[in-house]
Amino acid sequence: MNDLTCNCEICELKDIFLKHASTSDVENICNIKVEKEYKSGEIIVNQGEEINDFSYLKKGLVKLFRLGSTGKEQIISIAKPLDFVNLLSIFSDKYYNYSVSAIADSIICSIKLDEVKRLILGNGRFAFSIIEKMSRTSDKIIIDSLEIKQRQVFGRVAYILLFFSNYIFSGNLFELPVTRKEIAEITGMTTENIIRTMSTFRQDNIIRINGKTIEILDKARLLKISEVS
Amino acid sequence: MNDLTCNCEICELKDIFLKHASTSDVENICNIKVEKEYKSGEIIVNQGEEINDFSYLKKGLVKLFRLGSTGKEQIISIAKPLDFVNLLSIFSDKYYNYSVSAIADSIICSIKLDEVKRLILGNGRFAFSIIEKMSRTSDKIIIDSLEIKQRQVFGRVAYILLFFSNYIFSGNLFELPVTRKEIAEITGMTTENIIRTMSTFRQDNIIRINGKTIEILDKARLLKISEVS
DNA sequence: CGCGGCTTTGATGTTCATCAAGTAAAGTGG
DNA sequence: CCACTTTACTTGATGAACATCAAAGCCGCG
Repeated sequence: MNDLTCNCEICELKDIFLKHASTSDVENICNIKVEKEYKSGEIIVNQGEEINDFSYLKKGLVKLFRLGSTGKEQIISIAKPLDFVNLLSIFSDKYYNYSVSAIADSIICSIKLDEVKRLILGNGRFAFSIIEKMSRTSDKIIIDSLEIKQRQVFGRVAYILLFFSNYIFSGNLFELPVTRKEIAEITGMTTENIIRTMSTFRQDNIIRINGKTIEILDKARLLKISEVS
Repeated sequence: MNDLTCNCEICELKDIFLKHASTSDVENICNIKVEKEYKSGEIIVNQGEEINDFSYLKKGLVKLFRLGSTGKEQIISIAKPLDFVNLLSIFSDKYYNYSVSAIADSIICSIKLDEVKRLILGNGRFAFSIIEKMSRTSDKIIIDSLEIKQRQVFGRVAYILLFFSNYIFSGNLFELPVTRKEIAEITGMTTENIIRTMSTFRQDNIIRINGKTIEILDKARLLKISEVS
C-alpha cells in the first residue's frame, strides 16, 4: 500500500463527489484527502475496525465481504471505479461490520469522515448528492442479493457471469477478477458446483473458458438461463 | 384506507423525522403531510408506481416485497413503527421496484418527496439525520439477508423467530403477523418446510404453537440452532 | 523445485423441494 | 347465520438439487 499525491481539480471523482462543493471546499478537501494504492489481494478495511474515513474507488476493483455469525465468509458486493467503497454503515455505525480488499490493483481516495460530515451539515446540495449515491449503491446490493437468492445454481452462475460482463467490464470477453471460491461466496454455493456449472455452460457452447479468461459466446441463452432457473 | 388528521407537535415521529427542522418548517410540513390508515392486508404501494412520497410508519406493521425477475415473490423486510416505509430508492429511482402492504392495521404519515428534498437542500442537519436513518435501515436489510442466506432451514427458521421475538415484539409470546407462506418468502424456503421445521421445534419443546400464536420456551436453544445450522 | 492454494471430475449422501391429500380456518354471498 | 368457497395449515412419500468427500492435475510463488 502506497501513498500518492494528486490534483483534485483534474480528478474524475470531483464530478461525482464534489459536484456541489464550493471552490474553497474543494481546495480544502484536496489538501486533506489521502490517496492510496493497493496491490491486488491487499486488505483495505478490516471487519471490526473503527470507521474514520469516507472512501471512493478511483481505479481498480474491490470486494466487500464479511464473516457471518455462523462463521461463513460471504461476499456482499464488488465495487468498480467511482463506486464508494465503504458502505452505508459509515454514517450510522462506529465500526465496520464488513471487510474490503482489492481484487485488482486499486487506487482509493479517502477523506476524514468528520470533514464529510461537516460538508453535509453545511451544504444541502452536497448532502443530497451523497444521499442519491448511497441510495443507488444499497439498492443495487439489495436487489442483486434478492435476485441471486431466488435462483438455482444454473441461474445464479448465469446471473454472475452477466453481472461481470455487463456491469463490471461492459464486454463479452474478460478476465474474472475472482476465484471460483469467491464466486461461490457471492452466490452461496460451493466451489465445486460453480466449476461444474461453468463446465456445463462450456460444453453447451454458451461460454469459452481459459483459466480466468471467460468469453460469453451466447449471451441470449445465458440471459434465458438466468431468467428461468 | 382512511385519511386522518393529527397534530405534528405531539407526534412521536417529530423527534426522529423533524428533530432538526426549524419551527416554521415543522408548521409547514404539518399542513402538507397526509396521514392515512390502512387495514391489515391493504396495499400501500404497488411495485411499478411512481414515487411521490416520503413515508413513515406511525403505527402497525408493514411488509416490503417484490416480484423478482424469475416471477417469485420475495419479502425484502418487515417494518415496524418509526421505521420509514419506503426504501432508499426514493432518492434515486423514479418508480418503486417493490410493493408495500400492511400486515397489521397501520397508520402511515406521508410527505411529498419534493418537500423533503427541499428540506434536505436547505438544511444540512436535517439531511444528516435522514442519511443516518437510511443508513441504518438498509444496513439492517443487507445484514439480515446475508445472515439468512448463510443458514440452512433450521437456522433460518430459528433466525426469523428470534427476529420477531427480539426486534418486532420484544417478548417471547407473540402473534405471528405473517403466514407460513410469508415466512417462506422471507427465508427463501417452501411453506411445507417452514411448517415442518416449526413442528420439530415444537416437538423438541423449543416453542409452543397455537395457530399464529408462538411462545418461545427455550430461547437459548433457539439461539444455538440459529448459530450452528 | 516443492509447497499450498486453485481447479477439476467423479462418487456418494444429505438436504430440501415437489407432489399429494387431508384438515382446519377464514372469508363470501344468499 | 349458514352453506360454500377459498385460503391457510399440516403430514407423508418421493425425487431432484445440491453439498460433501475424495483424488488428482495445475499453477504461481517463495
